Amino acid sequence: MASDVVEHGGRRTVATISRQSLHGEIVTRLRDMIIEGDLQPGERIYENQLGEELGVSRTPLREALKFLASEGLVELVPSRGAVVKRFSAKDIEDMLIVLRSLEMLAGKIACRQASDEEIAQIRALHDAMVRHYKAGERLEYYKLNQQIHTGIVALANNAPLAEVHGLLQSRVKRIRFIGHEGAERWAGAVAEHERIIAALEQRDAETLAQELDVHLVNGWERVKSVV
Amino acid sequence: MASDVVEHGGRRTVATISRQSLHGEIVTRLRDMIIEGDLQPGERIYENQLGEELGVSRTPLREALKFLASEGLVELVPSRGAVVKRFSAKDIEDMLIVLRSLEMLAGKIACRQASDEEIAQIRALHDAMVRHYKAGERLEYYKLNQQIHTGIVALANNAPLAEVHGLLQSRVKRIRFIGHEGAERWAGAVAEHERIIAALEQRDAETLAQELDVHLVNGWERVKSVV
DNA sequence: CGCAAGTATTTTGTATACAGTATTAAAAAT
DNA sequence: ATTTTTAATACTGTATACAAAATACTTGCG
Repeated sequence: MASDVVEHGGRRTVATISRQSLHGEIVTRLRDMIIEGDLQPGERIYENQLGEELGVSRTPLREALKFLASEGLVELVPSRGAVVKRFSAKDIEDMLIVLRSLEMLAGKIACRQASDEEIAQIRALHDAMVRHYKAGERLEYYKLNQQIHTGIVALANNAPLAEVHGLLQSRVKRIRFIGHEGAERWAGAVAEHERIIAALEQRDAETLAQELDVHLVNGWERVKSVV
Repeated sequence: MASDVVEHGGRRTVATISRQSLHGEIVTRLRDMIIEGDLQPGERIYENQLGEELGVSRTPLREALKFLASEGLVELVPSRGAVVKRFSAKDIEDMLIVLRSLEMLAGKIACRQASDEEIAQIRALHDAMVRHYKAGERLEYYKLNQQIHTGIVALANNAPLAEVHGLLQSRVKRIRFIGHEGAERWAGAVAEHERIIAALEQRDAETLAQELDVHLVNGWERVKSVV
């Protein structure tokens, strides 16, 4: 991946291939920092400091913060700037309730209109996930887990649905990220996933919805201790 | 979206008169302009021009645009600025599918845990709406209609649910705004509302969900001609 | 008259500067 | 010693300035 070095505004910056604007890159960067715990909930964001850290001026950084505020990852307090949003246990539970509903909806639609090939792709993700599970590779397992859920939602071919799902998922990501490390309840989750995929393959909408239901209820149980 | 009550060092303080920051005001202003058709879908936004029109400099305007971009009302094209997002018929239909699902979820929860008083407030809104309907006051009717739907969602006492619902609702607002003017199918909508409120008062979750279901499916029928 | 190339102008993207507001520290008073 | 007042500092909010990219325009040529 070749990256050009360009002179801009007196500051040497490395431009990536993607022509994304600077504030766009900062958005994804900050999102990652929040999810990975680099920026902790409740922590106040000092624009000067963070900007210097990232090597950008305040203007694009502020724009990125506005974007993240709308996403709900950051809170904007008037005259006092941005604070990384802290979610209460109820918040998380409420988000999971909505996520559950959205995934059930997506699942039902998917049973109707997903192609066999698309379903096979989900199956492939699942099988890969199981392999990582057996190998004890937590991070890979976690990532594929997310991908499967996102993938099922994508099967519904409903952009706003996927978007809203992604929005909420990004908020609980951090919690799930911590949560999946502690508890040794993968086995149950994997079994649930197996049943979910099976229902999807048989295009059994009702069963799929129900399996997703229990999976996400259990998901809250698995995670509730860490919030 | 800033709340009046902010958490500060453990003490709960009530913020003084919402002296919203400038970009915050611009956000709401632009949102209104988009909904009211002042800024039309597909229209490119020239920062200088619009800024001058609003009497603000480009900096807070740009911040507002980033915020709206995250909301999905505006699209950010790299190196070419912001464009008012244009939604396809499928987009709108997809949004209504999600809105329907969300409202049904909210309705079910509301039947369980809303207080009698809260339900009475929804009833009051409904009665007021019917009065405006009979008086032929379309704008007032329209506004109360929205309030009722938002109100039912609020009964679920689930902030993320309300937020996500509001997000999608704001996107279809423009369409509904146009849609309700043309068609003379209020009568059906009002009758559906009546049944919705009745089911809510009886805390009959299943019936309520079903009534919301048909109401929103019909809503799409009422509106689909104008997209 | 049409078209292409090059130039001018507009517009966005980013940085910097300055003003206003909150926060902290220090000093004064009770 | 504790509280109040006041000054210093730091940070945010907004405006302006400048560079890069895109768009519009003009001119030269066929």
